[in-house]
Amino acid sequence: MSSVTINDVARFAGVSKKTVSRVINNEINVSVETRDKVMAVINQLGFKRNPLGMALAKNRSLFIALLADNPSPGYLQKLQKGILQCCSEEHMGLFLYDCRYRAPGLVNEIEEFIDNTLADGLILVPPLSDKQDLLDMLDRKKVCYMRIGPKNQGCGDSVGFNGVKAACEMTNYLLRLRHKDIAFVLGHPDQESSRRVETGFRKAFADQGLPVNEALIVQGYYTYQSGIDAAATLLSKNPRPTAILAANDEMAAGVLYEAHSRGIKVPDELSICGIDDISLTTKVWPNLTTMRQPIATIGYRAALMLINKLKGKPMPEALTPEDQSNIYDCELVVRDSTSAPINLRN
Amino acid sequence: MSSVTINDVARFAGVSKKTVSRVINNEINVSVETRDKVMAVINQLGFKRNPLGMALAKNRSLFIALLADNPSPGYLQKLQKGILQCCSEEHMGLFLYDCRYRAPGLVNEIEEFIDNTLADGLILVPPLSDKQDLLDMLDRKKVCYMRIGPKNQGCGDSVGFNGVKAACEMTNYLLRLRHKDIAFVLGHPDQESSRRVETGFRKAFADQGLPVNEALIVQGYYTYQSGIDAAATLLSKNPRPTAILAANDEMAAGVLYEAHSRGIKVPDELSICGIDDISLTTKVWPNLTTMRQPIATIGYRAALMLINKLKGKPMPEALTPEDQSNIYDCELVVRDSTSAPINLRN
DNA sequence: ATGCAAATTGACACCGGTGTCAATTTGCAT
DNA sequence: ATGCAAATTGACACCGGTGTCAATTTGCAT
Repeated sequence: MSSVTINDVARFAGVSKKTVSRVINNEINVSVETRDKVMAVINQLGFKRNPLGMALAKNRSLFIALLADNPSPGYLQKLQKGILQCCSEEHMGLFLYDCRYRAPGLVNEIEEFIDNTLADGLILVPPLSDKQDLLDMLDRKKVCYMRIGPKNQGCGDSVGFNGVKAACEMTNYLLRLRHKDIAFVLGHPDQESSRRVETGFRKAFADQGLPVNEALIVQGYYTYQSGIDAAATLLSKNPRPTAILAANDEMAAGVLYEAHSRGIKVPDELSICGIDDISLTTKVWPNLTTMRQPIATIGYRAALMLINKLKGKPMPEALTPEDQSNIYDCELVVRDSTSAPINLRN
Repeated sequence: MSSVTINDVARFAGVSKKTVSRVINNEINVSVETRDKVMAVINQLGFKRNPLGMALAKNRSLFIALLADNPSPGYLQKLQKGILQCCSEEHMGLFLYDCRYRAPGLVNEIEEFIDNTLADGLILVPPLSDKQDLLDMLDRKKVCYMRIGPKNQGCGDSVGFNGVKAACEMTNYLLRLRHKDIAFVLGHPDQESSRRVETGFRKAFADQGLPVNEALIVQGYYTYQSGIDAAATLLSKNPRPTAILAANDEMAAGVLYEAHSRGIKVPDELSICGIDDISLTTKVWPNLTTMRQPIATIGYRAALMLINKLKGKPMPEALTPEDQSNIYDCELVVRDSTSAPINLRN
């Protein structure tokens, strides 16, 4: 590499390396003349701090990692995009680690990963966000983490979306279209978001004083295949639901596929919608109606909070209520997979 | 962290730290008794080598990074999966860096990324694989890289698939189904794979002594939207092609969407197929026929070659011709989007 | 000019490893 | 037993930074 070190700068500037260290760390107690002189040499020589040297001396790498095992690749892709955007702006590298939530030795595996990379900040994606033995290990190792969508959202160490509100609004939209037999495909039982979304679904009915048809609530696991399976169950029923709301888009796409397979016309005979707004929603035909979650923003926010925490910098003042609470709202995006039931159209 | 260092091991074992260093690096010239004694202490104390200390001393981090800007998210996802699998087995971390191929300051950006992370190995995904100014910068910085699908594949610093053969086989399949008006959607002109695939398409016709209808070859850019645009052009023609082969699945999905929009029945009125076998192919309806590229295997292979190169380890002996040449063959996967032209069915 | 506290600076050790080279030990031929 | 080359081991410096603490300089009141 033949790169410029702090010693080179010190020699050229005629000061000690410690003084250079003070300048590059923006410490107080450096005279203006010294600072200017050192800065000039730094620019002239093109000096850049070696992150490894710093990491070793401070015993903090400032590296962060994304730990992911999520059943929706489109969700992960958007989240990753937001995180990377932030890392790029903050001049941080992002390690990636793929894991299988159900793997027996997962916590040990992750501990080994941390030892190998010395990452001292982690972003946890559901269902890892609520894995207690993992969190215990991280606390023990004093590894910072920021969680996406955990149990108690908005406690300062997590970022999420308002699932209750999102599902409630989506259900209201279907009710306004005059659907009555509305089915719901649950998310993974280990993910808290699934519970929030279910709550929102039920709330919409309760708000209207309508009963929920429990037979139309089926278990899903946030995966595409589980959407297909859930749809197979629901679409065999008699009478068939006229609308199916899935707890995420990945499952909604599965529902759509199953409807196609059975020759059921969407949206004429069946309305389908999901939550998230992943890219898949506009790649299937017809395009899926969904509640848009600001996934990239959430990823960006999580990364920013984590990085600031590691660097010991305070977060900039929140400009919006969402940035204040770190719980983001969704937005209804109506596409082509939903309409009024065909027999009720004007 | 309060972790165990090489000094602790040295003290407990009653040897110098240099001797411990020799043991953990498996150097020769350590007596069996000393090695056993040190190993015992290492296991007893749970010592793990600190990668930062090593990186600083050796001036090599052994960190690797994936640089990606690919128009097909499904492709990238599978590639990433293979790379991560290898990194996990080799106990390496993987940095991720998202870039925009067309960004003006890209090379500087990437140089800064490398300075920030000290990655000393990179995996380059098309279209970065053939970006000469990038390669020059990496050579100058002495950063190793492994390229996916570059211009001259199989030169030991790259891994790819046999695009000529893949496209030729797929075209032969369509010809065997007795399609005559077969359209082709080209890939991005900056990606070498696009040229290889076009060559294969033409070769299939030439092998049968058939002429290629140049009007049915349209430019695409490997993106979903470019598939839609290409299909819009092709499906406006009179007579319409009865089959469309896209240079990747992402575009094939776009073609399918456009066919749906126009009420064209697939595969009855139009056969559609792609290349890659990304997960999207089984999420659209009907499922897309494709040439399966062993994407994850290619990613795994690229990572393994890069890591071995960095560690100075020789590659294990190649067991298959594909591992020998680092050019992998595709496999035809017939699904529901292709059939004989409806007027020629038995 | 003098004294003194505050501001500035640098010497030195350290973070956890590896490289160089000299010192010590071993093993074998004589 | 002795000599000598080869094998083994350790002292020391170094990779590129930061922390501690003492030394020096500065600025101000007297």
